[in-house]
Amino acid sequence: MPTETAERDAVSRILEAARRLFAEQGFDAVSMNAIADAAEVSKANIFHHFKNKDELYLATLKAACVSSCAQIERFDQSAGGFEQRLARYAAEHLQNILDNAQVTRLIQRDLLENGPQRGRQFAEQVFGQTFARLVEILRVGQRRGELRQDVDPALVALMVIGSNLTFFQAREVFRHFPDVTFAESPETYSRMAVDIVLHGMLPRGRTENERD
Amino acid sequence: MPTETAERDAVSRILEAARRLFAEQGFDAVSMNAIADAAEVSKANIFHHFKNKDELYLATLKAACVSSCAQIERFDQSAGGFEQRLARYAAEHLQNILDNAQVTRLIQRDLLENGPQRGRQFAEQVFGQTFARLVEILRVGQRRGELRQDVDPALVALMVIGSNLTFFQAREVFRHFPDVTFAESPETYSRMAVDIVLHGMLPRGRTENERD
DNA sequence: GTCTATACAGGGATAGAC
DNA sequence: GTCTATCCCTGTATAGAC
Repeated sequence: MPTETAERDAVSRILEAARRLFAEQGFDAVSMNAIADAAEVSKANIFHHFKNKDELYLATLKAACVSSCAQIERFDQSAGGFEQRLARYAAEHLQNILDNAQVTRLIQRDLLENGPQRGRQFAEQVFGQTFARLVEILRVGQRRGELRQDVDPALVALMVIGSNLTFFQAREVFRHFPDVTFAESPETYSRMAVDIVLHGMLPRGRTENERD
Repeated sequence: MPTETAERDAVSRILEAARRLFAEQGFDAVSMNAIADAAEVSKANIFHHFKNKDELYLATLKAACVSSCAQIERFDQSAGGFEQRLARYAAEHLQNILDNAQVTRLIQRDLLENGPQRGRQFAEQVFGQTFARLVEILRVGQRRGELRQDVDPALVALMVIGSNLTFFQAREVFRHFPDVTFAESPETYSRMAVDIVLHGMLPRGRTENERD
């Protein structure tokens, strides 16, 4: 009588279906009917486990975030010099974003739609720890003289993360720019972007020598 | 009998109301009723001018893009050295994004939802020229030896624009990070970010000297 | 061109049996 | 916990008068 395929409990099936559909289509475009069908559960059953559509959505976001952050957390302290460690972190981070494209999109979408309120929630409950840790790593490097004394570690952290988000987000656009050669190679992009953040785009030593 | 306020034609009132509402709430969340109310026009009238909701939405996007790009086009060639010019461009660009927050959000949202197809349209019809021009400026600077020979101008262009988009997009989140001090000051952010892209975060001359 | 009125579909949520 | 059946509302779109 019961179907052959792995059934698990209804709740996890619902959450998984909801995550996929919300990420693909956004909050409004996904109906409870669609989720029920995808999860192979009756609609009423969803309402039994989740008070309403919003509660299900929040639960979905929450679950998605912890899994995403867990992957980031694996990065802690690794071997190598400062430059190598940062480059490796950036590359891993970008890969993580691309691997979890659905979740990334879901979060971006939610942020775009719910602005201020969600911003605070995300900052406090989700990204806060990870960001603070990255800043702390940079601060330690700064104390050791491994980066300039007059840069803001928080800004550097944001630029590393932000450049990765930019790649993910704008890729579909700059993929069609004739000048852009790195659209198909996240590794190349990450390497070049970190190089800029590390060394800048000016000729080396230029700022200390004369101009011509 | 006619109202005192500037009436203009129904079409432009509809487009303006639609732009505002779509930007604020997204495609699905905005009903034709709401647009009709905001534009002070009957719902049926909207359907008279636009075949359906999608057509109205596309018309809205198109109108928003040309006005946005027109402002960017004002930047062409300005006085000053390479570093100053780039810094000024970045600051203006960020200001432009913040001034046209609604349009920016609308485009981001659309890109997020319609991915590949829109990406191509945007690349070819909207951002292509502007991006190509920025790259060309950088290339000229590179030929003059004003920036490193081994950096990709397209990547630099993307990092300048991308760091501004990151500010706009992630602001509501990092505003609540205790480490971040620049959330309320786009000018400060722009200045610091351009500084990193120009000079890098490593101690000056470090890469050419010994390590300790 | 613009309105009122209305048809029609789909979505969120509940009741109550099993 | 899970289902079937149903209620009510909102939203898109159209018909037809002015």
